[in-house]
Amino acid sequence: MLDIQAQLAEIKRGVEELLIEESLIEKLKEGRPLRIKAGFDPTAPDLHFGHTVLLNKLRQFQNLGHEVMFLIGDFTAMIGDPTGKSATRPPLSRDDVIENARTYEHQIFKILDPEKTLVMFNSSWMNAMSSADLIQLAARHTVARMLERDDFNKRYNSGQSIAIHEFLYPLIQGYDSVAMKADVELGGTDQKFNLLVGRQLQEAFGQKPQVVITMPILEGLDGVQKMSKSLGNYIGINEPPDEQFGKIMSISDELMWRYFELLSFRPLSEIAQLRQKVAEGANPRDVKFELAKELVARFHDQTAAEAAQANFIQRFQKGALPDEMEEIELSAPQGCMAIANLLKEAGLAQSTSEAMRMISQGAVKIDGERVSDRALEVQAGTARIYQVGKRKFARVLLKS
RNA sequence: GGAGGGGUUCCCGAGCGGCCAAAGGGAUCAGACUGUAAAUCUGACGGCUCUGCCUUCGGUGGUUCGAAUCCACCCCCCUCCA
Repeated sequence: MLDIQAQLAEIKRGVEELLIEESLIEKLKEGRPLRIKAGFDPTAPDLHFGHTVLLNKLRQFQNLGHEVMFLIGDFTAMIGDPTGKSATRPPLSRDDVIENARTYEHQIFKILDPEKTLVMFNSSWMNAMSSADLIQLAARHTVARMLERDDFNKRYNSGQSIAIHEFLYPLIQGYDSVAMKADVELGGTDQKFNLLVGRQLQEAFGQKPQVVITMPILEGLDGVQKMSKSLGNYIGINEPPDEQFGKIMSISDELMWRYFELLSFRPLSEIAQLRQKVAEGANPRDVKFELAKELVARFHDQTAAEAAQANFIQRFQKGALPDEMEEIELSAPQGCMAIANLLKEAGLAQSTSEAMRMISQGAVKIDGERVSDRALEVQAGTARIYQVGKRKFARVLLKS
């Protein structure tokens, strides 16, 4: 194990906030593997690059010899972390939870070391808690303190509703730290409040309060909102190389530096050099290529990354059609099908209305040729490549 | 329990009896330009058997030739008072 100062320096790299440094030093001095907690929602098992900011940090702790507790919040999922958007979620069945947990494991072990990772479920202690216990727990916190939470505060002041059960979420998340005897808890900056509740509750239950580490939230492809599945601005860690590569290339130049900072493993000095090169006139696209290759290689391999770049150049710089695309079979009992319906059936357009619009806007191509006739009938027995916009392709076989 | 304000298409937000599939902005999508970047310009943005038709404005029922707009009841949210 590294000496304490060296460990501390590693740990602090890239973090948004570390509370409280002295307390972490004290824990490190004890010389034992620390119990590192991070909680995840079991309802969204499709991990994306945003999650990896945190996972990378967990991995770092493992490299330093500590023990990671990967908590799946199957109980808290019934509440849903308050966002003001959605109400209570339907409870997941036991099978769903187990299934989702597997999906997690499949993904997180691309980054984490399975040997040093403990997967836990908060239902295992929360289901055992009685109503009386829950009330006792609730008695440890006050409404005024709860309203300090930024999100509650905003909603309260702007006249949006807050359901009482939403107050329970931070309490239970905090109690998880008690049940798990966490030494350190990691979360996104948006988790800060919840993580601090953990400290307070641990103290109330006679434990040493956990150290809180918040990681920056990664912006999504739009560069403004946080990366999230529901906003559709994410890059999934299970996506194919070409997809990942393309998505990384589509981010803005400005956002590219943010991704370098939070996702790249390159030394900070090297990133500074790249910045310098661009400032001196290098094409930012080429620097973006480097980023894309590094990240694709991490979730696939070097060969896949090289191939993704080659494909990218073929497709977008030379206008070639992608090598691989979805193959779809449709049947036309009448012997032919209207183009708008075909596009809808093939999933290239949401509705026939949209397909019609796309055609009038010149976005639709068949075998590379632009379609201008909205009433075009496609004959059965043909297999052609249909394209809508720049990125949606499918090879459709129309059977009679 | 009392008084008041409010629920409009993905979001914000106009409309307040016909000219409303509903202004404006945002988001999104497409075309042009490019580095599938940004910015910019143009257009689209409920559905369909698509130059026309059908279904939307919290819910139900009514008034009317005609309702997002008026009435009744109901549901939900917010503010103040208790």
